[in-house]
Amino acid sequence: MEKPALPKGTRDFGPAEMAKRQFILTTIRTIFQKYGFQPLETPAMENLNTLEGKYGEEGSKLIYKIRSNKSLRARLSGEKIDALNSIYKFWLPQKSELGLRYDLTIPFARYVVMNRHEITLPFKRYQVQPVWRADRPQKGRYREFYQCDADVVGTDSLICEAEIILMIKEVMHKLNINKYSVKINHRGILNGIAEVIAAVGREGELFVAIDKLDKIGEPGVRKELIEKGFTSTQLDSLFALIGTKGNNREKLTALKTTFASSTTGLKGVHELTEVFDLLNHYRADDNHVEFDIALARGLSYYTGCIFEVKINDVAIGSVSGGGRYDNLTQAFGSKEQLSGVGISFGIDRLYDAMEELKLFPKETLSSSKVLVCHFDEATRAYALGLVTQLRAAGINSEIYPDVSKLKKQLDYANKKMIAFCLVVGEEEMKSGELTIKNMESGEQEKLTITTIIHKLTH
RNA sequence: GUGAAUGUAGCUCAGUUGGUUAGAGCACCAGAUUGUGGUUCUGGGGGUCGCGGGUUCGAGUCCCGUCUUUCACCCCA
Repeated sequence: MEKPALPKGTRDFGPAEMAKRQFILTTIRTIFQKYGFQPLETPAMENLNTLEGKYGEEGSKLIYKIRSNKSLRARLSGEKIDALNSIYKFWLPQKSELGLRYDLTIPFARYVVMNRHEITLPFKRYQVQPVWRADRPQKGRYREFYQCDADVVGTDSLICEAEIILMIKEVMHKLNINKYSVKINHRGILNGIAEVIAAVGREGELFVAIDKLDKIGEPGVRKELIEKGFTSTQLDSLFALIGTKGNNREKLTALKTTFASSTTGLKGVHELTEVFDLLNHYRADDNHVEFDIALARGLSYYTGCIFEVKINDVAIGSVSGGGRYDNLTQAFGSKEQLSGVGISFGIDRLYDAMEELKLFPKETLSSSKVLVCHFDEATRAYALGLVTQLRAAGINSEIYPDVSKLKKQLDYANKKMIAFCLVVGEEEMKSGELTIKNMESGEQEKLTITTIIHKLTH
């Protein structure tokens, strides 16, 4: 007998994990809906050409490809395939036509292009589904994980950016995460930097390196860029720029003069300034929001604001990221230029961080509110009617299915963190005065089912 | 994809320079208590030492391979 195992980088989620995961998911969903986003789901698999060429060179390697067995079988009999496979394993045309979803943004763009006629712009959708990456797993990095995306397409308004920040703040607040920062930057600012330090055309290398600033520090970034052939004059002006001091507003003001000759740099400054202005109009503050000149983010399709959310005191990557992309739908042949902006939460990382910081509320774990206990077949039969009444009143309840000792039933309630036990014996059955026991305090009293229901629902 | 560590009961870990029948705590099950749990006491079940090969009279311990998990790089949620 073979021992069962999970594929590398995948996990099962038992009831305890699911309770916590759903706490995160419903929190995020509720907030997305509150801001006017509507749900969308797309298939786990896409045609490979939908996925290919969208995630850069590194990303392409990480797409899970699904081999089509049909095309081979159509041509050869099973026997021949086996024979050929054993000899020419690598030569057979292993036609790969499908791939697993790598993120939720590209499938969304595909959906928008395919359904353009029935979509009213601006279109706001959210999507909560697993994605797959053929990456090597490590802490906070899995091969199958969930993303929660909210995107708006069809408007350039920076109100969207501001609302993204508001949603992030609200999600973090509802999840009891207090120590975190929403980093924000703008591709225009990054491009402006490239212009100012005379590195136009080499933005890729430059951005990848400076994105690592908080990880490897200035010396590390310098070293990497020197190796790539940047001059120390360029690097000096680069770090003078990145090292701009002050709060968000002060940094923006300082950059305005730096970018006097860079239109793209100025555009970045103006847009970020407007985002901060909008936050004020929403009567929100910019606590936790940090304009980070060195924030770059990998995905090459971003063109405007970019976001990233990090939780303090946990050694886990970012729990959320996003930004504005101006021409995503053009990759699918759309002539119309649609601008989009979105945010993605990685709930697996949120989970890991919250677990580490012990932020899950206790109630998350309990399932039923009431366990109905009994002593024999007669009381059990009578108790069934009580369960129905409890459930009809909207109280999550269950009955212990076997006739067994009360001790065992109370034990069960303890393990499932059920708050109340309704004990139904012969006496209770006759009088209709039922024993309700509070499992935390140990107190118990005798009440009728109607008063019990009243107490539990008010 | 590159480099490096790890693996002993459900969990956390002991296991002496290779030497009899591999241990502990927690968890689990049963009883003390045939209508009262989360405390206590008593007893019990559970391990092909990740898997496969090798060295040896003898391997949990040494060697090789493989898988898993983890860490760094790469990249990212």
